[in-house]
Amino acid sequence: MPVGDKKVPDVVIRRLPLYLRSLESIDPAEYPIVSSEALAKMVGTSSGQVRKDLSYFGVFGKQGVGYQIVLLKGELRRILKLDQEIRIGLIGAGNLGAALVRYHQKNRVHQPLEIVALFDTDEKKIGRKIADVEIHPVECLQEKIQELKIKVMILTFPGEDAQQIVDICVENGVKSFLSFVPVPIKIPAGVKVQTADVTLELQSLAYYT
Amino acid sequence: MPVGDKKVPDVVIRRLPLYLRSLESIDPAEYPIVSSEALAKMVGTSSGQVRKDLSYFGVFGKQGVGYQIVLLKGELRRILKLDQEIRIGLIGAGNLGAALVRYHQKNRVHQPLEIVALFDTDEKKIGRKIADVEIHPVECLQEKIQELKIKVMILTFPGEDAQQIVDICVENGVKSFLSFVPVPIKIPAGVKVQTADVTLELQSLAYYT
DNA sequence: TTATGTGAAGAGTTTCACAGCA
DNA sequence: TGCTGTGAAACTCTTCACATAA
Repeated sequence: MPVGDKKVPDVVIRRLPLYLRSLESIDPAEYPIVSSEALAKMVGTSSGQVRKDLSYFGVFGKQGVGYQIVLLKGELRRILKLDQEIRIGLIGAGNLGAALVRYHQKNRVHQPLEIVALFDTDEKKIGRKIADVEIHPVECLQEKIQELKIKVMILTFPGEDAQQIVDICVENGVKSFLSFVPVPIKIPAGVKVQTADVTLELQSLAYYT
Repeated sequence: MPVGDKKVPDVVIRRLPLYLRSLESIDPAEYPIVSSEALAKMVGTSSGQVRKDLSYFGVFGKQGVGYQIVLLKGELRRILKLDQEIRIGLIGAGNLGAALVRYHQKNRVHQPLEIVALFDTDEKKIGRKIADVEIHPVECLQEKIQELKIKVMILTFPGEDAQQIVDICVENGVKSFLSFVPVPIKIPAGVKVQTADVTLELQSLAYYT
């Protein structure tokens, strides 16, 4: 929803949830207004960057005053599409997958991001539930994505056939991926992959040792 | 180890493990040489970027020929400090922490990155082992970091006291962090934090829905 | 002839500083 | 006067294209 159609950089999008989280930690009854300076301090950036980031989407503050917290939270949720149910799937109900589901369900609070289906190839796991979410066979991927209107997919399987599985997801309407899979993935324009490969992260952290 | 002291961008460092992984998937007996073009295809980037990235660290290829795979792998491991044991600790042996330990131990193969100690505040967990790694009380953080020469710390605890715990780590020689903790962390110059906050990732992915 | 290494151009992102409104 | 919104400057990173070496 960028104002004036200029493309919003990914880095900016990735900072918005940070702003939102900080705003949510303030009691608006006590402090109804926040300045870009104060918000910047909370997330660890500069006031200029906060203002520039927000300016991609419109004018939300009052000059000489600041931002009304309730209003700004609403705008951020709208921009991030967190004002509607977003249904998430997860492929690979192993250790990592199961932990992520439990973690997310516990920390979800009143977030509209809901994990609605898990998928696995292991027959023994089919039909079981993790944190109340059922495990389906990957053969049902297409059917379940459409039925449940899954738009975001978390990938936590070992990695073979990754491309083939991603292709099925994309064809059926999945728009973004959070991938823990240790292989590069090709996606068409308009689809987003966020890589979170723990092995790669640790290897690059070794450099700073 | 940048040639000529020019600072190497973080983005470059984060691509090096990707190059290394691709090189490791080639049998050097069959294909002893690789071109920047071929390597770029494997990791999904451009040949120019591969050459530019490598040029930060020295001259590893032969003009008109390409890169000797065995040699380049060695150089990348040396640059990333993966030619020596790197000891890793993990604070927060909950669902996510346990899953990461098991995941890492399983995928470790012959990597020199080893998780050597887990820490938790829950008394019931102290002394238990996950994937053969013992859980210690957080009170022993200082002692164990020094004793085991831990240089990288994975943070998978709920988040209160995060800053205090990180400070102890830094004071005792930890140089980099992989943080799954949903609070911003302040660190002095020379220390690196890589954030991997699943909730934030999912929230920003909602935008691309 | 081939494919690297690298300055220089281009694109993208952050910082700066100030006009303008409450 | 105080703090936002925003062009312009500064900086960073990527792409390009070509001299150069095998």
